[in-house]
Amino acid sequence: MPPDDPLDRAFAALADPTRRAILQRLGAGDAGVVELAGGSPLTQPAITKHLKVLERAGLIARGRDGQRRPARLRLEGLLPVDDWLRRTHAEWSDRFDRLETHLASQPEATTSEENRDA
Amino acid sequence: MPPDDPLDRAFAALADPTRRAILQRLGAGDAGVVELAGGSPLTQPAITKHLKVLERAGLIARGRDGQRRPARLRLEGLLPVDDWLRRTHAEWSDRFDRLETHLASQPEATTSEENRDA
DNA sequence: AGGTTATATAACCGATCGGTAAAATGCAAC
DNA sequence: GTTGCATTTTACCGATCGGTTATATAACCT
Repeated sequence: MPPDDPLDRAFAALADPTRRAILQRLGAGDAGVVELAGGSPLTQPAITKHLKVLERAGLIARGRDGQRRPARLRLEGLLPVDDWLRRTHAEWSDRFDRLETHLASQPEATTSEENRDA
Repeated sequence: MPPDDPLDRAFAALADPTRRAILQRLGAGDAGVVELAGGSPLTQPAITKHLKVLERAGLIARGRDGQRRPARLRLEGLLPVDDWLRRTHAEWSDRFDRLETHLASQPEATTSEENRDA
């Protein structure tokens, strides 16, 4: 198994609506498993599992407050996603820019292996 | 199956490095399955599957060019992700602002086992 | 000690995932 | 037509996912 880098884990963690809901809720303040399970049809172990996924993705951290283990958001956890999105956005608009420029100036082939859909 | 909205599908699609590589490669121009499989250790059916996932996520569209079926990027496919990230970012910085204000008034010692790089 | 509460783990389940090999389809050219 | 190429579909596989119930820790409080 390849490393399974943070970007993989972050995207995978965010792909689940329950997990995104947990993050959103944590935005209103740290919360323990019971509190999180309260606003959800899921059972407490399910929430614990989701928290573990979010933790491994770096999106939350668990603390210790008495017998509770409140989860809190980790801002840095979104950085890999943020970065990837920025880079990709740049590349894509690059491509679209080039396409537009190309179409505006001259309707024929440019370098080596471009697409010719006009 | 519940709705499984576009955001779910987009995040899930992006969670796979092979799929992200395909997107990046498509940034350099449309490509068919054979071309995509060429730069990968995977077989063609595997690529076809990945393309289907990307297509259902709205991140690519398939065309028709002779007997090829080239895939091309779909810029709009990233919009849901973009939106979610923007919204979440806003909410989180909100929370961190409040946290800083709070910390300024009272020091705390709750955390025990996290790796927060200053 | 015992009891209550918060959380985690274990064992299990069906569904989905990522991959394969092999067969089927589609399309072009001879 | 048949041949040849690009692509998809069809089983099939093991692994992971998202959920459950039941049980085990762990921390608090009498």
